[in-house]
Amino acid sequence: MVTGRAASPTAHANAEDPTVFVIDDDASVRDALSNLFRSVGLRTVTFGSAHEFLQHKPPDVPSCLILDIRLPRLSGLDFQAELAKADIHIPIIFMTGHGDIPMTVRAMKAGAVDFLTKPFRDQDMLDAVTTAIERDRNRRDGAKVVANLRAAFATLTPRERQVMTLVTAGLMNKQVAAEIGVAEITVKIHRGHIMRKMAAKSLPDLVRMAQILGIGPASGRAQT
Amino acid sequence: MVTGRAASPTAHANAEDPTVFVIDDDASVRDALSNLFRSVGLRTVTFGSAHEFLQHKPPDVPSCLILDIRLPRLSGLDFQAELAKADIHIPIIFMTGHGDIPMTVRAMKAGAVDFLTKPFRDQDMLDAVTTAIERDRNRRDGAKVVANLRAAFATLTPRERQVMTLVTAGLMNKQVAAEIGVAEITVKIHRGHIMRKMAAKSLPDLVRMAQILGIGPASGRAQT
DNA sequence: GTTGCGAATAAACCTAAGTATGGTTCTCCC
DNA sequence: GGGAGAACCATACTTAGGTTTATTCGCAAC
Repeated sequence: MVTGRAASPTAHANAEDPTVFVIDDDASVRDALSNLFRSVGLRTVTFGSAHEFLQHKPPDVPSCLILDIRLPRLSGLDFQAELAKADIHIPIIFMTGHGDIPMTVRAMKAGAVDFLTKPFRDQDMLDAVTTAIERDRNRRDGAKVVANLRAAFATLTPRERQVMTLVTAGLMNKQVAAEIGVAEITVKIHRGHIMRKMAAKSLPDLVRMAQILGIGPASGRAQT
Repeated sequence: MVTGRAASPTAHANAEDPTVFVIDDDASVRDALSNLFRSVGLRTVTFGSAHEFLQHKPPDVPSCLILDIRLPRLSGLDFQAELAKADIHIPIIFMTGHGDIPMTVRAMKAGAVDFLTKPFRDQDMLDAVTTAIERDRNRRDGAKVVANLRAAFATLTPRERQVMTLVTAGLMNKQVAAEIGVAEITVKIHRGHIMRKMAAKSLPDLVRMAQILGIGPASGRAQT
């Protein structure tokens, strides 16, 4: 079920609005949350089970997931672990009627945004959702930058990748040339190709790209 | 009270061994934890109150803090908040006999490593301590790098700082010169001074330092 | 009031980087 | 077997980067 802006006659469901996903087997809980989120203009999609959620193709917008710890077949915690394993990093807000502290710790350690005990105040839920959406927005922005860089990096030839690594590590052209056993002029040509393909405006720019791509000395400490 | 390696006749209390701090008003708890940690060779210092802990000058080694949620005067959570406010970032492991979920959530959101309910298994505590010490070690390593860079950066004159910012942003010497209204040769001189003072081996090296120092375009995105 | 330092500059000089233009040798693929 | 692209190299030229030596100015500390 979809509510929120998409349900209003004036708004489009364009992939711009943040979306809240709710999984709960209790229809009255789903409706109550839908109403709550709709009241603040948030697009909302509800599911009766984790399985249904997985069927659904997630839209490419900032979103979060609201999950009861006690789900029909799978526990909320196990579902959280499964999503992580499947490399799905949607921020999760847990709800529970009778949770305990170890559950809470496990959920929070695994990155949950919040863990609300029923009954909770509407405002607490809205605050958690705001935080979660914001977190997802940041994560998406970062992931997009990385994806674009990876795509550009993928267009480099093996030799160009090698040269980029050495150049961004701080070696001079002649050192790079000696390292890989070619003439300095060849390195210069590779370098030109690299700058064009990576769309780097300057060497510092390329260095920052390499940082983000995790190229070079292990984790990227300074003091090269 | 100090136990662990320092208490053994063969070891020095040199600032090398990780240290566990315990704050609990119950002496039997303190002793039990001391024994536990000593059994695995961890240096341990115990306190009866948060106040006592603050009196104590923390050694410069990876460490963590074990805290009962219910402290004599101050709640463990409030103490955690105070430490954060005082810019003390020691990882905290909470213990509690009768905590609740909101407390747990608050503690974990504030960065606690773990939140153990009494009675807990020794192994759970040891695992948490291992994680906490490791986390502190990483934090310290990172902080040290930043501190060194900041110290070097502080030796730069205002002009040099300005030039470093523009150069690491990717501007050519002539552009920097135009930007700040000096001759290109002057920029080159400043640049040389910068490289020496910062102990940068190459421009990419300097760029990475600037990244760590948070110099330049806001938070340091690529695509300059 | 002179000594020291930051800042700016100039001339001379050298090295590094970058860009053609032109050419060779592979290999892979159609 | 011919085209595409990768890798390589050379010559020639231009621009950018960097050091050394020396000079000037202002300001603050001694």
